[in-house]
Amino acid sequence: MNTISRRQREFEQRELLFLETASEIIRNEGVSALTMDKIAELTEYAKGTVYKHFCSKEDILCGLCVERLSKGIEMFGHAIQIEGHSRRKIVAVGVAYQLFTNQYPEEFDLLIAARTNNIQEKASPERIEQLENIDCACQQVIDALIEQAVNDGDLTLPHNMQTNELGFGLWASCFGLLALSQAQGLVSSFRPDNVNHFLVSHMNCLLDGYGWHPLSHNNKNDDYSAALQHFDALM
Amino acid sequence: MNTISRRQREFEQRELLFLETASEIIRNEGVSALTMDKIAELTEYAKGTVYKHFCSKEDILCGLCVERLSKGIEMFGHAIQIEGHSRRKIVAVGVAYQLFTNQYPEEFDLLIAARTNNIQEKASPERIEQLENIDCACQQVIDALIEQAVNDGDLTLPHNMQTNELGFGLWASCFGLLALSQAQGLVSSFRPDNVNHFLVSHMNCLLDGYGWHPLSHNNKNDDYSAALQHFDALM
DNA sequence: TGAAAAAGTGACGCATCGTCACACAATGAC
DNA sequence: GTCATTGTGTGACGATGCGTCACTTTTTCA
Repeated sequence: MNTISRRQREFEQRELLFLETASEIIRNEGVSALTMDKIAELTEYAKGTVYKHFCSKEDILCGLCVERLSKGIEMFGHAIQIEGHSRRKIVAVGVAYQLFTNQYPEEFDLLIAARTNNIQEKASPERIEQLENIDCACQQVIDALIEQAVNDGDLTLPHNMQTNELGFGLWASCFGLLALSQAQGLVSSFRPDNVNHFLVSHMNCLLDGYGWHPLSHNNKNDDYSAALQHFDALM
Repeated sequence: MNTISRRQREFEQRELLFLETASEIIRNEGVSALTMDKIAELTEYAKGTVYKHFCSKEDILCGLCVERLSKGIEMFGHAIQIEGHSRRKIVAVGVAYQLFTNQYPEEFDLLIAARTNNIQEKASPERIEQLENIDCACQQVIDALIEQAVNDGDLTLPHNMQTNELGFGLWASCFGLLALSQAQGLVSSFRPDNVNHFLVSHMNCLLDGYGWHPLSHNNKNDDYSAALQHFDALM
């Protein structure tokens, strides 16, 4: 019984070891250099052991996404702790998302790839479900914030829009902005000069469009700097 | 001389044949079932011949993106022909983007994948450049529209935002929304009920936020239906 | 202590990639 | 019409990497 939990712990630890090793290979040599044999060799386990954890290479990529997204959730959780009104909090979440993509650029790349048929066809259903769950949790952070804003009177939902629709729109917009501007494999005609500030500028327009108060022209405080400071304090 | 151009023509035609065959395989069996041998077999050419055109499997995927995006550009070009003010035109472009993703869901999936390191590492530089160019052309359609709106007095650029920044933001937001809601491999907690109308609702908020007139509450006409009709008339 | 269960191994078979030496066809000079 | 040259097309081949499975080693527990 005690042993089982020890075994369990060891198993999870090894899973993490495989993931971190994969991450390292990707960082140093690129995704295409990632092979199961290389992971086995570097971790000094046999390939069969790796397959006890992951059904395919793509399964590992998904696993890495899950692992990193769970860090992301932590950052979002911290973001909404920022002092101030709901709008400042949602901006802080956006900034957190951006910091996340800066911190794990390779994994954000995988996260984009994870939306793609090629990966979905090869990863295990369990892993995909994990990814969906954690994705869902991210969205719930946002949805909760929207509800809070509505309750606080900062926001009236636009006509024909539910909380989760607004949340999805916000999330997806940020995803698109970050995906096209931060992704290392960049196929885009334009990369904003100051990518960092750009996301927030854009979010501000969008939030104004939603009618999320205080609107930018009434808001003399700089939510972006505030968010950065908030995260700096954490480090 | 005449023969050279004939040769050239045949070469291009064959390239198209390979791409369409690849597209078919992907549609019927999924991306992971796509192999160079299968393309060769179905087209009744030798594998070596396929490699005369494409340096790798990923190169074919990029090629398919280029091919389809050129259709996309056509649709955008048609979209801006719609009667009315600049805002109606930009909404029509959004609708065109959406119709595009509906018409070529598998290829849109590839388009997402094309932003990804795995593909970028394996496709030929020439092909990637082609993709960048066509991507750039899409963006220019939008940028031109923004400039028109500014000239017409429908839009004043928000503080600290250039034409191409606004254009990029708009484009990237739509990309994000479509990527997360339309992509077949869906890793998202929420899929809007009416995906089709959702993009436009969201665009309207965003455009209101940019201050792109006429703002939705002043705009009794339904730009969405107008755009759909505009495209229906084309068919 | 030993039998059963679980964990770990790595050689193997297979699929697919990308290459290259060769075959064949078209072109044009004589 | 013939022959050399150029270029186009071929598919067998080597290499790589995937995923499996029969076997070994370790752990557990009666």
